[in-house]
Amino acid sequence: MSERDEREIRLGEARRLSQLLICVAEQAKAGFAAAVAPFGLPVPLARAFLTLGSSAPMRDLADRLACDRSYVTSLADQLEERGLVARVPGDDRRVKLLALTEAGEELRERMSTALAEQALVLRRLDDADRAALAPLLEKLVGDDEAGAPAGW
Amino acid sequence: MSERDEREIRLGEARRLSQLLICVAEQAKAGFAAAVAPFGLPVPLARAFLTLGSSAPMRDLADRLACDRSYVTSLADQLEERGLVARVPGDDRRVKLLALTEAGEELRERMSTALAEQALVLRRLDDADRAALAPLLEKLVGDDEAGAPAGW
DNA sequence: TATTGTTATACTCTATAACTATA
DNA sequence: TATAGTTATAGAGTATAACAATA
Repeated sequence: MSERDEREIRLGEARRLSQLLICVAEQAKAGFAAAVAPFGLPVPLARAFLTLGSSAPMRDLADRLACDRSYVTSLADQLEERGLVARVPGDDRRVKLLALTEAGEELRERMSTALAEQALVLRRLDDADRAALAPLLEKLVGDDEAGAPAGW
Repeated sequence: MSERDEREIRLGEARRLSQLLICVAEQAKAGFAAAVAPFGLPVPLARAFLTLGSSAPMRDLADRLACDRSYVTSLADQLEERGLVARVPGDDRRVKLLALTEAGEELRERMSTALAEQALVLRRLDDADRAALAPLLEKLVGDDEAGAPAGW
């Protein structure tokens, strides 16, 4: 088999694996949406809510979500309307922290559990599979940057 | 260790794995966007373009993309403007097929290769890793439905 | 009557630019 | 001068509803 053929085959397999990965990702996304829907939060709001630890400067949230500060303002407005977070003044008086309210903490606990329970990795894989998967995913994410351990 | 603790640990691990998976998915998405950008197609257009085999009824494309028929009309308009696909009448006279033009075929070939070459699974994993990953991803996608092997 | 594609319209998500208040 | 958050506005991506042609 020629070098060229080998390269072709390798590329073809990469394609197939990539597609599988995307497929899994889409199912995971759908799973997230489904798990979160009963709690009445639209997906982006839920993501922000869960990414926010129990308290963080708005700026930090923008970094973790990789979005603009102005969008965080809008997310914060919506979360505040729902009584899930409160803006509390920071040490530096330019800064505002977003802090979970009591209701927020409680909801986070419930959502977090619901999410884990329906996780694809739990429903489709056994212990051995999960043990094998973890290091592969770690290699895939690399040690680039972010890794944004998200709070949930 | 109590049953309850074991359950907690298991859920915690599921959470961690799920987050890793999402992380990988986001990087894969970013990789797709980056690989596709030089060809001048916005991401959703590229996705549609690649999902379309070399020819398919618009309705089928809507199914594969899991989107509304009206959106396919808009995607088809844009791809047609760029000379990448043509609407050809189907057998059933209600149906229109989207078929790649010659330019479309040529572009698809190049994009498809570019995509495979930059794939995360190729850049970060060795042969053994990829061999281990494939069956795990297959389990994860399950045999539900779609699986939509996407044409690229 | 049910289905295909189209049109017009509207909604969601998110960014950009300009602004205010601190630092 | 630079940074945090806000406001107003705009754009991309996508859906809904009503419609014409065909089955």
